[in-house]
Amino acid sequence: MPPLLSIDLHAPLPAYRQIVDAIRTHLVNGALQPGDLLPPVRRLAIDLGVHFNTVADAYRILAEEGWLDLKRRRGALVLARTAPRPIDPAVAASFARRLRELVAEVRAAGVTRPRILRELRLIAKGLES
Amino acid sequence: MPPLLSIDLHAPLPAYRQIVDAIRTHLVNGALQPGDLLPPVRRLAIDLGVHFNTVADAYRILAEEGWLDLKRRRGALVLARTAPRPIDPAVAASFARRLRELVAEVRAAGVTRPRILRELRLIAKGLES
DNA sequence: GTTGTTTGTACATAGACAATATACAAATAA
DNA sequence: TTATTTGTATATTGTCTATGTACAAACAAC
Repeated sequence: MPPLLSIDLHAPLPAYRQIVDAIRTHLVNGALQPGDLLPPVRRLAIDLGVHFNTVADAYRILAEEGWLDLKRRRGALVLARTAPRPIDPAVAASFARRLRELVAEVRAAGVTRPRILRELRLIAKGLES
Repeated sequence: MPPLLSIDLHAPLPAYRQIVDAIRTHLVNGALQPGDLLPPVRRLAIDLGVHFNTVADAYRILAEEGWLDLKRRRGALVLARTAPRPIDPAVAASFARRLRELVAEVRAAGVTRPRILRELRLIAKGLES
């Protein structure tokens, strides 16, 4: 069974942000469902090789986004988040640019066009459902 | 006429990296062609509202990637970059994940599925040519 | 009830990173 | 020869990241 997430301590993106991004993806995709409990910060921290406060920071950001309810002793509970937030205009406006920049970066790094197209279509297919 | 690039000084991504990403996108897309000259670091720095050394850092990264030739007095010249670099396996391997995380982030921020699909297809179309 | 254990929280600190200030070096034109 | 325009080098300052450590709350065991 694959681990919930893994991070790269040498990546340019800071660890706490990698944790947020990975967990948020699971939440959006439904791999993490309302009612689920995330691992305690100390446990996940050991698995990832970081300090538990780094995981706690990530959990807090996700809680502020409305995904989690944090409580001592019980842990991090995944919420229903019935009414998704109103559109964040900054994120919406920058999406196209960020997507172009990501594709440009991997093209510049030598990833072939067919491979990029394959991933783009895979994502699109998953969104259509 | 739109400016060559603009950055957001309050974004989580550091300024020098935003500059690199924006210019690299123009280079990959062909909006910047071999033989073109980029603005002097002091000029672009004023336009963006940063220190000229921040722009100089960005130019140096792009030069190391093989896109630019930097020379005093003449400025930053766009190169042909005939033989693209060998595939960077780390970038290639993480592309799918980063794409999923970007889409998850904007979905979480309220961007609608049709809009995301539109952008994905737009990019894909541009790649097919 | 008291105590111990398991959780998240708060805050201070060390280190890494980003942005700037300032001085310098090279190339070219006047 | 001198002035100007460019990129370069290095030290410094400030911000961000990750950690160390102590604390607080909730619950179970007894």
